Amino acid sequence: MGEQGHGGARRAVQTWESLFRAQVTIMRRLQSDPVWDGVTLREYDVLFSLTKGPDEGMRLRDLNELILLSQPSLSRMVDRLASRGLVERRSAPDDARGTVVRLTPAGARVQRSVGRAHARAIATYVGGALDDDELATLQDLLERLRAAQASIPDVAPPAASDAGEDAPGA
Amino acid sequence: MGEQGHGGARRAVQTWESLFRAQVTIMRRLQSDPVWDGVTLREYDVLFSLTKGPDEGMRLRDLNELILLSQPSLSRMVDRLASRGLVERRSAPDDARGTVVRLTPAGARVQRSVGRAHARAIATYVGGALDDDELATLQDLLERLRAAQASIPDVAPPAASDAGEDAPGA
DNA sequence: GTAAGGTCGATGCGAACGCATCGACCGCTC
DNA sequence: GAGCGGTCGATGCGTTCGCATCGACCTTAC
Repeated sequence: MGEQGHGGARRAVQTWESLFRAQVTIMRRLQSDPVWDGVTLREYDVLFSLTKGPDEGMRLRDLNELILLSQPSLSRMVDRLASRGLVERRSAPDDARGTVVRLTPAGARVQRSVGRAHARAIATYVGGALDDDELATLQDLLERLRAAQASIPDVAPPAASDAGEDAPGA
Repeated sequence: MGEQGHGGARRAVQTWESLFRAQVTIMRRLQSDPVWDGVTLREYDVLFSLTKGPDEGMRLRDLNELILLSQPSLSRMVDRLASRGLVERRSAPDDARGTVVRLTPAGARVQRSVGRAHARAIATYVGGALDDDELATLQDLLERLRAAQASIPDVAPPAASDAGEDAPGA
């Protein structure tokens, strides 16, 4: 009753459930790691994301897309990180509204330190579960799953006018 | 320098990062779905988990393992759900300490309603990204990743004596 | 230029979170 | 069966979250 797109709906839901549960299970183990003394997992996520960006820093807006946190929450978290000396805020050179966040040397040091221990835990929990080929396959599929999101429109049309329910759009 | 277990550490870390990012990206889209009027995604997770258990209900302790939430937070969330009439708390028949939580008919109805819309969104975002074979492969790998956690010991030994860094253990 | 609409990030506020702790209860030992 | 360590779930408390909103600024149209 109603397969759509490529995959059947049922299989897609089951796969998402597996993805979600796997994430929960491993995340829970990672959180119990004593590494998080002094830095929350979400805070680490911010520090880590900053290392992936250019050295000049990142706009708050761009950083926010990488992190599962509302804009106000991220704003305040950056506040806290800045007051601890782990990041630096500056106003964007080309946009007076914008704020650029950058890791301080201390922040980079903390990120590396925590990241090392974090990586060790991941290697154990993820690397200990699947062999190298399987990891490569898994990573590839996840990467494509994520990349495909850019070309999939929202299920809920932003401005659904009462008429025209059947416009195929693009 | 230092491959361990099956997979290389590097690949494991990259795979986890992909898993995490994919989860963030899709979760963010799911959260923007208007379905969540009246029920939080975390609340839905509780309701959904209850449908997966026996009809008599589940112990709070067991429920807590399925959900990424601290024990006190789950306790209070169940309070709120109960005060809204979506779940029922009763004391466990064989353990006077324990509490059994069960869906009420109203709670089951809400779960089904939200679940339907939720499933539609997932079918779009996940089913629209990969074909059926790929989904099956992905699900299998994730399932095994999760299942393997039961037999992988914690990285941080509970009582790490200074000596004995190289005990291979099980 | 100036007005209108959109974007960026900060802030007030109530709700929800996690940590630490507690009382109640189970299971075990002696 | 009394005592003792461990488990279960509730509660006090400070912190952080998301929602709604705001001021500042950019952009486009006229």
